[in-house]
Amino acid sequence: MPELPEVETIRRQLLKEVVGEVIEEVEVRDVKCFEGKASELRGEKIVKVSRLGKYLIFSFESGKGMEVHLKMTGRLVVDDEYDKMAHTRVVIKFRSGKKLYYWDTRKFGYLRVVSKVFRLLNKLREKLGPDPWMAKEEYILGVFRKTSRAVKNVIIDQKVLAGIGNIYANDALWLARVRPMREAKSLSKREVNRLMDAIREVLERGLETKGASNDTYRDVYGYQGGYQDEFLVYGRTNEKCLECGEGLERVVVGGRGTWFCRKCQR
DNA sequence: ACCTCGTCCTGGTTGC
DNA sequence: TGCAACCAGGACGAGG
Repeated sequence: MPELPEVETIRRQLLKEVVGEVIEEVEVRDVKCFEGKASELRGEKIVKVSRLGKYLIFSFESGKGMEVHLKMTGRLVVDDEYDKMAHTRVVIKFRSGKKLYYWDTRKFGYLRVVSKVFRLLNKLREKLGPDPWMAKEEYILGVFRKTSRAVKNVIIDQKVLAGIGNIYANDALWLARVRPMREAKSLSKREVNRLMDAIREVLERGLETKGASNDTYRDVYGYQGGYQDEFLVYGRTNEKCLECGEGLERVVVGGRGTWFCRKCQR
């Protein structure tokens, strides 16, 4: 489940690996994972790789672009082992001989060619909220004050804040000592600020450890991240709360697994 | 406005 | 042990 730290880790590695490369050919092995005409990318030079929330955006010299969303199990990898692996869905071959592989067991993710990258960026900026570091206090307080949705559903809503998924939402709520199912409007200003600080802290920790590989996440070199070894509550049903030692509970909020400590999170 | 549920898809885990 | 049912969830759309 690549979230902000995982996608940003991939982006930073892609800057080193593919910026400046010129595409020779794109081999689409599974049409479900590729939208648009692969042949349009022939001769295109990558000049930038950016990220908005969990989306990656490749910019080409011509002004064209490519949107990538990894969804649950997508990987972008430069390791040539992936050429012969099952579930490699798209192969981007560069003139230098280097190859970038899109691998995805479940095929939820995709690559999509667009003719104008600025239009794609504008569209995404319109539908996504700010990165948690960019969000102004007044903006977040305003959102929280107005809604009775469960606080966890608010922070994973990409229109409110971009980049947070289930893992970091659970851990941030524990760090802020806020129960995931609390109505957002019931949070005090102090609690909202504590939550925002906690969100930034767990995301930064995720970046430092190059992401969470509890499931299928891998970076551009095919390596696992390290955040799964320091989950605060995510996936830790009945394990001890790191603060008080009580057993953590699992419930479902918004259709997703949700872990919390009844004693520490109020 | 917001909630739940279904959809996409596969592989690992659980349960009988 | 064998196999089927279940579960994971990002984004989106339908229906309530």
